[in-house]
Amino acid sequence: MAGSDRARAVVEIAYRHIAERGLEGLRVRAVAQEAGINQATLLYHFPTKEALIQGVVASVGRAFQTTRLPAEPPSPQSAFDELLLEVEDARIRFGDSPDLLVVLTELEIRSRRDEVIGRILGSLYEGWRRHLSRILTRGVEEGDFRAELDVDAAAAVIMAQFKGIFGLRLAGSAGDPAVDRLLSELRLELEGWLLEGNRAKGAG
Amino acid sequence: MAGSDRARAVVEIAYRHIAERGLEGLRVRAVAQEAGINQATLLYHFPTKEALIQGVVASVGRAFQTTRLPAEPPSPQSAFDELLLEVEDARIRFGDSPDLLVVLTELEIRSRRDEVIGRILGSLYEGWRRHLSRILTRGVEEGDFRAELDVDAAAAVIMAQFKGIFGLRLAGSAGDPAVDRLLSELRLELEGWLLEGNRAKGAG
Amino acid sequence: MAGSDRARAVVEIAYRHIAERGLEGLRVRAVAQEAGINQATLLYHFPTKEALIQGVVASVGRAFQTTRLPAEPPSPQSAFDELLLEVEDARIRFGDSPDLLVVLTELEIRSRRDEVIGRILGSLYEGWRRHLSRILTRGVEEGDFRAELDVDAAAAVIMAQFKGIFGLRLAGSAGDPAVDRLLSELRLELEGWLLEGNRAKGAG
Amino acid sequence: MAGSDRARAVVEIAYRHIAERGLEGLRVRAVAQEAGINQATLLYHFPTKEALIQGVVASVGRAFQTTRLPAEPPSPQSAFDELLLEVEDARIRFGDSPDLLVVLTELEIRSRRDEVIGRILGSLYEGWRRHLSRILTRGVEEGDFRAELDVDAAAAVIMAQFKGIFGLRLAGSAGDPAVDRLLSELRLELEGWLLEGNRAKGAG
DNA sequence: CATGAATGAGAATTCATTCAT
DNA sequence: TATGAATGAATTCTCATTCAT
Repeated sequence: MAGSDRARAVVEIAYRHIAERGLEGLRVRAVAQEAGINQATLLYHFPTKEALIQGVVASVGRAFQTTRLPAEPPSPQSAFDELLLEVEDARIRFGDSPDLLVVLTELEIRSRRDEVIGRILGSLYEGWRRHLSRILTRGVEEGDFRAELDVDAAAAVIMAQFKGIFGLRLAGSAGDPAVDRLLSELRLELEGWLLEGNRAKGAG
Repeated sequence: MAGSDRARAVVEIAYRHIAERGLEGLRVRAVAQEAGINQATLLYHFPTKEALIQGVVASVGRAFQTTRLPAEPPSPQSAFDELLLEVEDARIRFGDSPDLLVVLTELEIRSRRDEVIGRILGSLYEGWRRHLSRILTRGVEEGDFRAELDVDAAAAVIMAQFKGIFGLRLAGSAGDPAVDRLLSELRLELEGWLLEGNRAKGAG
Repeated sequence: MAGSDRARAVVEIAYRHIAERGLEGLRVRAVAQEAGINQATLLYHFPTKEALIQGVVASVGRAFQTTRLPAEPPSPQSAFDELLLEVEDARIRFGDSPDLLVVLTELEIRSRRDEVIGRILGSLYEGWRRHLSRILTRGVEEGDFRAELDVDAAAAVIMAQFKGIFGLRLAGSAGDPAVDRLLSELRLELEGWLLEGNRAKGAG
Repeated sequence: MAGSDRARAVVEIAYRHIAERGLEGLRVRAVAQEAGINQATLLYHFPTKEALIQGVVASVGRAFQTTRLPAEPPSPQSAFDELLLEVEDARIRFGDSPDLLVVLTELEIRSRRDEVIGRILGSLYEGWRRHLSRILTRGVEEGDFRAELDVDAAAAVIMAQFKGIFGLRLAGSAGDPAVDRLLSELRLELEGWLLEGNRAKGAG
């Protein structure tokens, strides 16, 4: 089997193991076994467990950028519409299963102790935030969005909302509202917050 | 030393270890050593590592409920003002250090495989959500908030926003906006979304 | 079993293993097995293999100092006689089996890469050389030995002779003369070299 | 590259690795890497690690015989002068770096368990001892050396002295006398011991 | 309550060797 | 000749847990 095929397969399995058992439960031996190869063979491709994890990080970075709606038609309508497409992208990324979010979260926590992972994840999120910032900037420039919007902060807040909403289910209880209801509210929230003319009166 | 003092000290150390190294890096021996006791002595107080973790969970539950502003004066003004106090509470809980959030997140991830933890965290968050729901319900009843508000969903979204915003820093890069700017935007967002009269026009 | 007993037994076994199989062939598991304990138990007493080796080094240091003739009667006759007693000591140390010399040699070679071992062995040999220097100095002062003797160099040479002679057997072939014949020659050599009145005429 | 060139280069690298890290630290992979070839390629030339080691042994044997002064002029003066040339040869062999001695010693220790190596080293040293014996015999026959000399034993002692003296530095401490001072003393020792007329009086 | 000692079950990693190409 | 890929068998070390005292 070509080396990169094998490596890719191994990373996919490791990814799933992290999603299911946490980094805490990641075992080189278990991954190798599921890949149908000898443990030593796995360590031939990824010389340490750490290297394997970094392989997962890289793969997650790629997955993050590919799991979105297919490139929209040339004219993406208004900035707000484009933003709503981002909601859909988030649903595609995080909605089907909590796997990606779990893995990302595990890696974030580990990134506190691991510079390499930190750098990769940092640039991942930075890319996302810039993308959102561009949409928001366009909305402001075209007069759709409030002129005083703190674009960078707003972009970060939107990211945080996505991650927060899709992360809620991790410790959810039976009575929790479904994600769809949350996303509906989120849409209303974005309208009230961003759209020009929805000026807040301030709290009384 | 009274048994419960010792146990409390041990739990505090374990909590810190989880915050710093993840559940992945929690070691009974390391906790015992830092507590100045024998490994076997620790396991006398908490018969298994699992029990120690559950001790941390319980302690986190307590911490979660005590880390808030001192009980407000009898009349907490409007529902929106009360909600803004929640923002302050969140800042108190999560703002100083990412520790509580990291530990919570670690435990959430583990709760997928560990029913006991799942139940405790579930009721923790359920309590929080109910608390927010009550505030929102009051706002709707008093006519401050939009009548059509999906109160339960909104409460969950607000929780998600808090967790998301304070969690951002975990994988942040240098250029990220400070939490304070995010919270400012969040306040504007809540106004535009919740307050009656800030009707969204819908997206065009 | 008292901890130090066990540790001592383990070190003795490790010593023998090094003697028989070289450092190259030292296996923690094999030592533990021969000591009748679990491998983990061995590593409880010596937290790393390195620590075990250092235990052996320390033990060798002790063995080196105890394997000698019982303390001589108060007046040890002439310096030359005392030196001949050193020959006997060397025979006691190295003569019965090549074990001590093999282990020492292995450790010397390793000491090139291991400072800790280097320091211990260094002081071991320094002690021996000083002891020999004292004997030689007395011989010179009492007029038995040649006045121009380079005492420190001579002490080192004598050490080297002992180690060299007892080490020869390691790669010996069938026709080699027995150690006793070598020691006889060595005694003659020491006489001709050290004793006053045996002035060398120089080479023609 | 011609096969034997490659093999020779590999052996040289292996030799150096043994000198620097001991047999204990000899790694097929490391040697291959330093030789710029694949691990499997190395094992094509030397089918086992054992074979590689034997290659080193053979190479050491050659090195041992070539590292000496260029062939002396036809008439090498007295036997004692010839012996002093041996001192120079030893300095050439062992003096510059401890490498040869370290490798020899490692191999000697291993020869206890490895007959093949034992035989090669045995004949190596036997050749050396015979060479010294011839010189000593000539000295006795020509009347320069003491008639009662036990020639074979003396030859072995001389070898032992060389190996011992050059080996001292392996575990030396800072205050040790330099090798040159030791060799000076050795020369005096040889004179007093071997030369006719330097009769020892015996110890009192 | 507390501990030193012990341990079984794994953990990652190493390493000489094999083999198809 | 040469190599990338693969591997079995070990190897050191870790860790939660047990137990006699």
